[in-house]
Amino acid sequence: MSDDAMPKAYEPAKAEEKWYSQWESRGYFEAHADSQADAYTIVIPPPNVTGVLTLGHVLNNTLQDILIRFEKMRGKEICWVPGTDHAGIATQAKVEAHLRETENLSRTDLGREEFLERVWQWKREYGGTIIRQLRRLGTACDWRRERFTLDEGLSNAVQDVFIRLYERGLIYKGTRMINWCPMSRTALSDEEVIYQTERGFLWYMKYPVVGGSDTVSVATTRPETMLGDTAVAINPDDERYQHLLGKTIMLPLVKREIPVIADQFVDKAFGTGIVKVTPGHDPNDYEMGVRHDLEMINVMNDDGTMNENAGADFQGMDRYECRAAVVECFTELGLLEKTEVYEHQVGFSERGHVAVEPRLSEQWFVRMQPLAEPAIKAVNDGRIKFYPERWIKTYNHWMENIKDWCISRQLWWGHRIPAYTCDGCGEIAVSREPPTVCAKCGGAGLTQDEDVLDTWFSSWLWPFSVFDWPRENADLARFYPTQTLVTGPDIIFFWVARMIMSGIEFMGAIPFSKVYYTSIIRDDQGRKLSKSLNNSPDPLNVIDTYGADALRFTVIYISPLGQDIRYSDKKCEIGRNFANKLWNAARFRAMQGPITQEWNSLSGADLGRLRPDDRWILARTDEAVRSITTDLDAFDFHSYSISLYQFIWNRFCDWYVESAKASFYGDDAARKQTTLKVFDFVFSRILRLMHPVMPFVTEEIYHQLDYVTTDDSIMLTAWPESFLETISTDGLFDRAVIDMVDEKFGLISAGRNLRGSYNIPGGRKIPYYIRPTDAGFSELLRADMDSVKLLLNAEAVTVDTDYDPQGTVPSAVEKHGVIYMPLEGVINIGEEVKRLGKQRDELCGVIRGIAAKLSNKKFLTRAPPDVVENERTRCREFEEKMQEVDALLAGLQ
RNA sequence: GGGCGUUUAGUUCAGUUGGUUAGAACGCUAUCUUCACACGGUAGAGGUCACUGGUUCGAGUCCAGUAACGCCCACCA
Repeated sequence: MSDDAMPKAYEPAKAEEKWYSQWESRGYFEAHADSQADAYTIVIPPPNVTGVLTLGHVLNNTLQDILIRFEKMRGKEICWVPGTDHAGIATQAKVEAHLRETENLSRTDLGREEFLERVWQWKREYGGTIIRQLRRLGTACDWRRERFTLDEGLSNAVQDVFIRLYERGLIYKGTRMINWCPMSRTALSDEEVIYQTERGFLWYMKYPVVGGSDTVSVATTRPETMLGDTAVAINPDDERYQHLLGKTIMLPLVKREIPVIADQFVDKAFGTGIVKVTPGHDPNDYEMGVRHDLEMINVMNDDGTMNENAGADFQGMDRYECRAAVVECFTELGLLEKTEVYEHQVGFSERGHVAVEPRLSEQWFVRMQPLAEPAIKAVNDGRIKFYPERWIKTYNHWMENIKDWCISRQLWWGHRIPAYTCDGCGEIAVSREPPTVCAKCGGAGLTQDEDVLDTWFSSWLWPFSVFDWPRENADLARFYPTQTLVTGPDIIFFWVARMIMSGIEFMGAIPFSKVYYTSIIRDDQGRKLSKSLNNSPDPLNVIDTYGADALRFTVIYISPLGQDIRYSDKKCEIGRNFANKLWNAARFRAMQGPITQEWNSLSGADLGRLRPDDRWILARTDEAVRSITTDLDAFDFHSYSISLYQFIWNRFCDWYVESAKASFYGDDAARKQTTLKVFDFVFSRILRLMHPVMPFVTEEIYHQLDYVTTDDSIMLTAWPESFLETISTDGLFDRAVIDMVDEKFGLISAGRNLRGSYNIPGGRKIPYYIRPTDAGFSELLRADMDSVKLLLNAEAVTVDTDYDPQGTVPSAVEKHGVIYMPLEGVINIGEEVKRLGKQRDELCGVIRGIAAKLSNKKFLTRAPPDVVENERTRCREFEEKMQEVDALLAGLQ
């Protein structure tokens, strides 16, 4: 391939488009149940069907893609199932808003069927967005398997599960105090309520006691609910108020006579110690109402306005408007005792963004406790592992205090509840097909429940519903249970915990064995990403600007383990620059000619020609292979990316590539061939290690360098394995030699530092002398002499164990030797004293520290012998170095 | 009111079971367009590891407490 086939800078756009379509069209993402390989399955956390790709998705899906590609290269039959969620409330709200804006219509104007048709239309039009965007990111999803939670198959699963649970007595219908969203006009589960601290008021209102002129004072944050009060309560042990027991109160404004009751719930110390009781609008009051058989009055409509029970003066008002009106009335009547500023927690609807209203209504519930017990066990006995582990506590806390799950929603967009009520006798029948006659009374009229199910009631079946459960089939048998789940810790309750419960309940097996919880992405000031702050970057723009690989690498690289991520677009330069660095290493390789025969193996003849630098890079590559594999197995993605970055940039490019130039530019053809072979052997492995996180650029380079034929793909190559032991057993890669090469590089850096200290331009070729202090090092230097010369940009490098500079010469001391820069007329005694003096100070400090240890009898007796021995060795080495420095200092005149 | 997390260089973060001179990236300084790469090279400056006490021969690392910031859960009106 010619030089001009590879531009100077990597251009992501073309490569991304080309390779993604090839991967997909060649079926590399497809999972086949009849394959012999072990299955590795991930089901995508289905994004909202109307959603667009966010950075959160980028992180989440990059992590999954890394695992999928890694496991594919390890020979697994990968199966990554993509799909979307119908997101009941969110989607319905979006379409309703759209209808209002464009046609000034409400959903009731259209009617159920017509409205649903509009939502499906909306879904067809906008629903594909996030799926298209995921492809730009490079995700290796099996798109043939794409699922939607309202698909026929998944709907069957939902229906089936509802019926099974109903028949087992785990689903029931009941009137309870639930969270009501007045915006969406539906019930919510406890998890869909978000508590926020609000600065409100505590109003002290006086209620007249019947039969006299006394009043009692009650404190409330919600005066409007007083219209529904049906009692006033005190603590039974409160001596201050015993005289009130048996009396009644005349409720102002509504003129209702209500009793005074005694209940343990009342806190004597809070407020006045007397509580107004509104069983229809407060969960605690409801409990009290049940205990004392109080009347429950609902004073509000489903949209948060006051109804006829609130009285003519207030009916039709919004709840907040009414609050102000009630306060005003009390003020006018002289019944408002005082107002205090009060900070408290108010529950808001997750989707509706308005305060939820506790509301008494008839809903469907799932009895969760029986389902929770085996699920708690599965996590706590380690069959399901959490990464990071600490989320187990959160999981346990919720599971051990689990409440029944309110699953009915007063929406239209979702799975209709398969329950039918007899018009005649009211008997409820739950069945897949509408019953023709009532089983109890034989009546013919049955009406289906109007409600739909909570979105999560389909999501919790996702790991098996995507494989067409309950229909038995090969895919289900092969790909369930899945292996890994990658998701955010914010949906542990909504989704993770419930999937574990449903998997055990319906499949008899846990749905996944490992759960990796991703970090939360914030902006670079640590704020949450949000539309209103306008700090939410568009990943597609980032991909256009920097490339998909750059974005993928960057989010992984900047993700601290289990902590929040601080992101800014500019940080994608890290990934872009890294891809470019890799690209240019490849470009450099391409310039040296085509790949050699059998580039992917090293034979005996090659081994005989290896120079120390070759052995060094091979040993370091082997290390990288092992540590990177360990990182990925442990889900330590941050360490994975750091290892890649440092290995490729600081070891391979900075040292090996530069060293190899001596061979490439030299005239020893056999040696050049060996260097090329080592280069290809190492570089091809680097590319494979990197492929999971940067799939496009690695594929492009793999082809540019002909590491695969044009029909093949890096995706189909094997994950690198440790190779050192299989190619050599004769001490060629002994630790001591490899470490000594690092020290050689240290000496070269010291030599370059000398050049800098004397402002010798990097381009000027100058002589260096090296006086090694041991024979092994001397030999090592000579073996790679031409590369040492190149790396120092030296005119000549003379290795001489007896070197004695005539007069004073700039010099530096390293572990195995001293490097000199004998330049005519270039010596600055002050500069030398300063530099060597600084080194001397550092050595002094270290030696002092070691000496202190070694003179400590307790250290000698109590520390392990190998630690003591190690300290002795270090002490000797530093003292030798010190002597060299001292000798040089003494020579300075 | 409970629980969890964080605190290491100007900034963002590494630092595995306690044991080399606490690392990296970005930023900064100097220098270099030498034929892979200025999305680059080379060299350099920069840290009493939040605080207090304890365990230990030895603590950034373990324990206890304090402070600041952040998150989650919880029915005191």
